[in-house]
Amino acid sequence: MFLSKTTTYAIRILIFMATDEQPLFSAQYLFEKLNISNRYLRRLLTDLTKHGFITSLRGRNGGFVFARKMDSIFLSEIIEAVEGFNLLETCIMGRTDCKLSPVCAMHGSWLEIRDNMKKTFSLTSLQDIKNSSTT
Amino acid sequence: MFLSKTTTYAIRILIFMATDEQPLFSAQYLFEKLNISNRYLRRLLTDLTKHGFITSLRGRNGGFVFARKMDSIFLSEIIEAVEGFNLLETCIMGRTDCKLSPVCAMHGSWLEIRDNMKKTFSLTSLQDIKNSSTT
DNA sequence: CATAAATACTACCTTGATGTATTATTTTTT
DNA sequence: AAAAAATAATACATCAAGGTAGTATTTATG
Repeated sequence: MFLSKTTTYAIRILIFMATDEQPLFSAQYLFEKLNISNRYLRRLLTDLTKHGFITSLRGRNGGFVFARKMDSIFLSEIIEAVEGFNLLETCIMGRTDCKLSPVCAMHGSWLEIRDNMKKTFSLTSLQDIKNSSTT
Repeated sequence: MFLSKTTTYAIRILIFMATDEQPLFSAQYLFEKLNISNRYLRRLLTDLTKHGFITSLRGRNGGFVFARKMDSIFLSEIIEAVEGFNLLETCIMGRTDCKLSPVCAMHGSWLEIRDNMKKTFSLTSLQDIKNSSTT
């Protein structure tokens, strides 16, 4: 898989929140809608809160809302926040130094692919996804 | 990481064998040249043998040689053999059914990237890599 | 034929990602 | 003030990928 399970969860949560019109999302509600294990989902929600994508409201009637405008949250940012390192900068062969040939002979062809991917992820915001899904 | 460690090992082994001119490669020799743990490397060599990329010669003075011409071995084949499933066909979100919006709202942009990647991997053979590295 | 040097097989160990359980904290409602 | 309903924090459990160890098998060489 190209993205870790956790990263795909994070993206799915935020995309769902972006497209489902609700003033507030409780963890319970998100659990019922998305197919992510309850406890793990809650932990991820806390993570996303710490990363500043959403804000948590504690206490009775609490839940989660977007902390920023959806058109300012790009897929690349979500991916990098959750993966914990700059995934889109890495060599496909997992090397930190890509100078060596033939060890990293894939480097040339990979660079093109990676830049293409990076461009797409950096230009696609949650708002864009919302727009294209409602159309 | 976009490819598993094991897959990058497999690719590195075969690229090394393609570029280093030797009539026969012993596991010991490959271990000294590549930076892959000894035992795991040997297991991978057996795997690559079973997948038909290389042939093993047992007994004293044994080792490994290519089982097929290098211009018939494409990166896509190596990746799919080692990953054990058709990685390049999968959805970036790890879903088997990508019909649902907004759950898989990334599908559109991903398709383009994936096809691009698939094309590159399907068109690049070990021979190509050898040619480009000696030039 | 015995030994050395190579690969093959099988089982176990380690580690990180994912998932679960328990308890603590916060806030609203009565 | 007490209870209810929400998130937060911490620790533990599970599983698969990656790595290690020991033994078996094969073949060349003296």
